[in-house]
Amino acid sequence: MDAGAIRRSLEGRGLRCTPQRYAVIAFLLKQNKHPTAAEIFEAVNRVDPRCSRATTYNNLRDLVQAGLVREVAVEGRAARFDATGMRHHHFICDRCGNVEDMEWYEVPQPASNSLGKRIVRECELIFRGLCSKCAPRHASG
Amino acid sequence: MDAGAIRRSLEGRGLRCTPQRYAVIAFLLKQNKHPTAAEIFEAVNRVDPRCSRATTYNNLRDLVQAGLVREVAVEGRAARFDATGMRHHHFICDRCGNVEDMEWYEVPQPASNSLGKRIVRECELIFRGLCSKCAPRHASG
DNA sequence: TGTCACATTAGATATAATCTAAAAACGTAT
DNA sequence: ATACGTTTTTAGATTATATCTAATGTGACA
Repeated sequence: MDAGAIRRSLEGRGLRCTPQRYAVIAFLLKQNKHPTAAEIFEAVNRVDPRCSRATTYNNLRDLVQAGLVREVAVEGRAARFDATGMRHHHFICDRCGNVEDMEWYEVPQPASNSLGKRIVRECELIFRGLCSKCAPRHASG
Repeated sequence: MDAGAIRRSLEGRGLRCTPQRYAVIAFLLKQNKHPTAAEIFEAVNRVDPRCSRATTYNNLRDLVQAGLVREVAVEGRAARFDATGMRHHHFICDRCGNVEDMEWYEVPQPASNSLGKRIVRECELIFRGLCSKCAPRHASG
């Protein structure tokens, strides 16, 4: 995704392409792991000190609302953010909390629409275990 | 699940059946929705003021570690806890953050074990949308 | 260039959860 | 029953994460 495409996808959703906002999403698009807000702030702010903590959080919120970024909550840890365009599932490491992508595949919907009055968006599949960094540290695998 | 069964399942995992610990898991077992730690603390503490905040959190941590309770992280909100014995999936309301159970059904594993060095436990399916309380408030459904 | 809505900022604040060190409760051996 | 070591609990401080506030800046466009 080049600069023009990023600009267009922001403006197509009513978001101005400010330097700060651009920096946040461009940084996210470069990642293959999914950083926390604090990590994003640190990285973006190091390159361009104009981007404050509040702006980082504001922009992440806006980008999530606009559907350009996915937020992944992790128990007892900071949320992770993910700007990957392609559909995918997620893997969360029990030990370090890192979130990684898993290849996407179709998941059957619930049989009876026991959902009743609810409006359901899409379902996510979350795998759990130990990532390649953490697995070796465990004695018995 | 009666008191004896609770006691046995605690002690079977090396956890003493203290009044506080018992109160936490017994309260959770009664719920059909999944309360936050703060809600659990409030409810348990109201009945028995001996149970402090730290104890509630400690016990929730221990119960999760022992596999008797599931923790569900929700973006931007407090985690929810779930002591249901039966397998199930989860539904999270985008608006109020409430977590509800969805009927369980088998989900296919990823085709290629692209997991590589990772050790995978089990996968969870999370549905999103608006719960029956929140859905009506939305104009266009 | 003036205007106005959108964005950004630093720092304060809120919320969620954990830590600390001391005291209490429990199980066991005596 | 009593003493002892371990587990558990406690109140309050502390950390971690995220949001809020009110002032300031920015850019598109008339």
